[in-house]
Amino acid sequence: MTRKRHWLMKSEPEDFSIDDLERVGTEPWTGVRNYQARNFMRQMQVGDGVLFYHSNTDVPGIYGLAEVACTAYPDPTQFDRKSKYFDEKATREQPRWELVDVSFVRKLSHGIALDEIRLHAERLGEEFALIRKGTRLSVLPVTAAQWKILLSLEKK
DNA sequence: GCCAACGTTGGC
DNA sequence: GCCAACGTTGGC
Repeated sequence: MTRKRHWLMKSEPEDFSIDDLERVGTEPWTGVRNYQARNFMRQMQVGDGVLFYHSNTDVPGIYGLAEVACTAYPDPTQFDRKSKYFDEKATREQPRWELVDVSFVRKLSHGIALDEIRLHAERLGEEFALIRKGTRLSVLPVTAAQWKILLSLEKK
């Protein structure tokens, strides 16, 4: 059993929010079409912690906690012609895109806004992809130290 | 809705 | 292998 790791996963709340995850319980994280993000999902283990981040919204930030519910498997939407995530270069023999299922843990008592996260940039470290300039990764690793700092902001 | 930053594609 | 064109992300 490897040690539990931590991640941050972005979703547009109009598309799929923490409330939606609470309603359904567990959800396949479909639609990631970025190789770096896919590679991070391949590294995920059951029980890894996930910060649920709302992007492209009034106040972008972390709004809930989730956990990885299974290891990576091929994203079915890549094979579905009707899906906006269809990828004609993917085959069932050689899938391009993988995903994990994510389970609801809890909502934060109040969200941690991106603005507030930025205030702690120094402690979080320059390499933290969430606040690094120009980085748009939708799935990214969070260290144990960063996880602790971020969750401490919930209490403020 | 704008646009900066970045990734991908495809012509050469 | 270069790089222009294009598409996407995501904050503002």
